[in-house]
Amino acid sequence: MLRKSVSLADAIVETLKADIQAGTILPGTHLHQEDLAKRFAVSRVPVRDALFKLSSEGLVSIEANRGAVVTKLTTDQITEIYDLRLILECDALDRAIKAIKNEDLPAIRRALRLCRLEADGGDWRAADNEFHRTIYRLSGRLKQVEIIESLRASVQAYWAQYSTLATNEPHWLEQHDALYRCIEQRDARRAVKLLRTHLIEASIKLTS
Amino acid sequence: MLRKSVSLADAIVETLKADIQAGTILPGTHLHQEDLAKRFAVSRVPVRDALFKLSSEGLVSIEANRGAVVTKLTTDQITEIYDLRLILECDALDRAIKAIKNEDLPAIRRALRLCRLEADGGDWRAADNEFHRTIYRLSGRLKQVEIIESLRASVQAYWAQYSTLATNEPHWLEQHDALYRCIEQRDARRAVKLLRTHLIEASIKLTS
DNA sequence: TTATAATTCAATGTATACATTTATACATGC
DNA sequence: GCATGTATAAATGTATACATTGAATTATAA
Repeated sequence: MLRKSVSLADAIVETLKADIQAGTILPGTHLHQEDLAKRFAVSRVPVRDALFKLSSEGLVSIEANRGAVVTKLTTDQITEIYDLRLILECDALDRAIKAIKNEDLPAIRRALRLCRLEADGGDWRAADNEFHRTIYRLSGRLKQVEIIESLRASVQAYWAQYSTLATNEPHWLEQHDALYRCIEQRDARRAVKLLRTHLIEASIKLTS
Repeated sequence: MLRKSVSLADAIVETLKADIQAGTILPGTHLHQEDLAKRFAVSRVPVRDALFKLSSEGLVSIEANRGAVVTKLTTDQITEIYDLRLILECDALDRAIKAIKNEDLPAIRRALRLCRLEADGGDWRAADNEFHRTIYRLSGRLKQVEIIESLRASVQAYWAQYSTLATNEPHWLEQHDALYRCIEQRDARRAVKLLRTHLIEASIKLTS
C-alpha cells in the first residue's frame, strides 16, 4: 500500500493525491491525522508533513487546530482556475513552440501515443497531464509549469466521474492530434487557439 | 521575539518570512532545524511545520534528508516571475476596476496614504504590497490574488538593498497616484498600461 | 423551554527520544 | 597521488508521550 519513495511523507502525499484525484476521497472530506496514521501504519508526524505538502499544492485546506479538509471548490472557483489555466497554459504553449527543436518532437509523440492507449479504461487523465506537461516544459519556464501543474491537479478530482475519455469526449483525441500537428509546423497562433477552445470546453463541461 | 499568533509554526513563519524579505537572512542560506529551534526556544516540530509552509510559498526549497535552503533565484528566474506577475496582475487589475464600487475607493486611498507615509525609512515594501493587494482583491479572484502574493513575496528579498523608496524611486509614488486616478475614473485600459510599465521597470531594475 | 455555563472528550499542537540518512574525515588499497 | 571504502559525526526523518485547543454534551439558571 505504501511503497516508500524517499520519505514516508512523500509516499503518503503520492497515495493521497492519487486517491483525491481518482475521486476515492471526495472534496470536503475531513482528513484525520490519527486515521491516516493508522491506515499507513506510521506515526502522525509524517502524516502531518504530508498534509502540509498537499496543502501547498492546494489539494487540501488546513486550518489551525481544526485539521485538514480535501479542498472543495465552488463552480465559481473552478471557473477561476480554468481562467488562470487559460492565461498561463496558452502563454506557456506559445513560448514552448517558439523554443522547440526537432529533437523534442519524439517525446511529444510518445506522450500522444500514451493518450490514445489510455483513452478508455486506463488513466487517461494522467496521460493527458503528461502530454501537456511535456510540451509546457519546453518553454523553459519551470515556475510557470509548476503553477500550471498545481492548477490542473486542483480540478482533477472533479473529472473523477468521467472514467473514460473515449466514451465521454471522443474528439479530445483529435484535438490532441491537431495540437501536435500545429507544434510540428511551429504554428503557435493556431495551437494557442486550439488549446483555448479545449480549455473553454472543459471548463463549461465541468461547471454545468 | 516570537509573539504567538495561533500556532508556534505560524509565528515562526511570520518571523522568518520577515527576515528573508528584509534581507536579514540571505538567499542560499541553509536553515538548520536545530538552530532555528534553539533561536525560537521551541522543539524542532513546529520549526519543520514552518519550513514546509514557507516552502509552499516558494520562499524556501526543501530537499529530502538534506534540509531547507532560502530560495535563491537566478536573474532568469526573476524575469520569469515578473513575466508571470505581469500577466496575472494586469488581469486582476482589469477585473478589479470592472468590479469596483465607489464604497471601495476609501480603502484604496488609505493604502495609498500609507505608501507615502512609509516611502522613506519605513517599510515601504509592505505598504506597496498592501496597496496592490487591496486593489486586486476587488476582482473577487482569491486564488489569483494568492498566487500573485506568492510571486511578489518570492522576489521581495531582492529589493532588500533598496531601503528607501523615496531616494531610489521617487516617481513610483506618482505612478501610484496615477494608478489611483485611473481606478477612480474606471479607466481600466490606462491603468493596466501603467501597471505594465511599473512592473517592467521594476523587473529591469532588479535584473541588471 | 431556552439560553448560558461548565464539563468532558477527541482532535490537533508540541516536546522529547530514537532511527536513518548524508556528509566529512580518515584509512587503506592500487 | 588518487581512488575507493569505512568509520564517525551531524543532520534530518520518525515514533512516542504530553499539552492545548475546540467541539459536543450535560448541567444549571432564568
